[in-house]
Amino acid sequence: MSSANPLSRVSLSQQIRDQLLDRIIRGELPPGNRLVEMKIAAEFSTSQAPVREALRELETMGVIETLPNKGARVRTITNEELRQLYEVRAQLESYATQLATAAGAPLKSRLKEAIKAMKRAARESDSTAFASHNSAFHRIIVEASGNKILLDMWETLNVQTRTMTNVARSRRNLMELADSHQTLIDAIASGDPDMANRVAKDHVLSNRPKSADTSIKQSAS
Amino acid sequence: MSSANPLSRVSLSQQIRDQLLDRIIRGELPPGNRLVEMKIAAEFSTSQAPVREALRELETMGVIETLPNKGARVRTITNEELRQLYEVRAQLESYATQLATAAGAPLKSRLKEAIKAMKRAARESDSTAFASHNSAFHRIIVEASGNKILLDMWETLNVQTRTMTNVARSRRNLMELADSHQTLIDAIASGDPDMANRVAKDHVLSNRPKSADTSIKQSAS
DNA sequence: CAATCAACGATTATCGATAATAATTGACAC
DNA sequence: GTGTCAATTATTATCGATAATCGTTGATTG
Repeated sequence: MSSANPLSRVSLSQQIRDQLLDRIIRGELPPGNRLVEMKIAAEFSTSQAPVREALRELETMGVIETLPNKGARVRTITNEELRQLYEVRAQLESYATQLATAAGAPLKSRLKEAIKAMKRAARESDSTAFASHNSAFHRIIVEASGNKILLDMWETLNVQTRTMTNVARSRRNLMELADSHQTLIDAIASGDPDMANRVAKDHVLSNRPKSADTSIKQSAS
Repeated sequence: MSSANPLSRVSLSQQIRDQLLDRIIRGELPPGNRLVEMKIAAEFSTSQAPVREALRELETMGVIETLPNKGARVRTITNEELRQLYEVRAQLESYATQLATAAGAPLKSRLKEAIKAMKRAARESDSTAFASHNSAFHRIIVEASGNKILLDMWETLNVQTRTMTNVARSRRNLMELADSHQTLIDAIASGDPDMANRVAKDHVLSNRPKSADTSIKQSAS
């Protein structure tokens, strides 16, 4: 590792944060799981301090929760919170999709590639890979909006969504879900911002987990 | 401080984080300002570790930025980023305002109180107090949406907005700005979600700082 | 005077130790 | 068997020290 390369200057705390985050997203550390500082430190052969720093970041991201003197757990998101999360996500993604109608031609082919990857994962009944490609599909759209703040916020919601939706799905279910993304591509390609906005909102809200679907909403969506 | 009271169990790092955040918001630590760990530790009569933890949280919040081995600065938000921020904020607040049309009667009087506080600050040419009451006004609406995720995200944007808008304004300017909030109350009281949505979006976008107003937008707002 | 380099001081990142708090375990009484 | 209490262990939160990195300053050279 050359010290002239900025990429090599990744602090231990960042590495620990990223690895814990990855495990949480992949379901290896499910909600409720205890995160014990000294054990994590031993695993990473480091002292406690960088671990504490990593946990502070993860907590600020909303991925874990801690109580004073009682340590950290992977955060469990209630059904109500998940419902709220999907509603906000629908607002952000519909706006992003609306803006993405103005993006250039490469967007469409990139989205098609992402659907292919989703279908590949579906054929292999690989829910984790599917979730990853599904996220990538949506991320491409949000990136195409050109709004970095939007992307940052979307990423935050995405992480929180994925910790709670590590559920194995049938191959058929995954294939249908992959197919449902084609309507988003068509909407963006139509160049009609308002229509794209509505299609994206419908897509997000209709694809939320059942557990986030149980509350009765009072206002029109 | 009784140890039986959970409120007393506030870690040093949290206290440091909160105080630094408050100073940043009030403009006492303006964008670009250096945050030196050992100096902050000396000021708070503590060791370096809680300071580092506090800074990790502030960075994850997007309020400060650090480079490896080079320390922390209050983050400077570019004009382009501020523009993007206001656009996202417009989306979130318009949705919140739409949802708030279903809230009960106490909302309206609370909002009126917030306008009064704004006007009081305007008469005293107290820009900092004005900004605080302005934020409170909008926070009341977002809280009334009943969506906690929305509130968390809005708070994030609010903090970032306030670090970049610590500009003294004339008394007349502040009074006009305070007055402009009445249309939001009227819109919410109308009970019409769509109209409230539009009015809120217009309000946010028309009240952004000039520096966030210079880019030409391609898509229709 | 400008450029270069070495020395020094400032600061960051992590270490290992310590104090405080919480959880667990075992002994004892009823 | 249940409840209580004390001792022990586990864990968190912070301390002070140390190593590594960076920025500044002063000396030297052309």
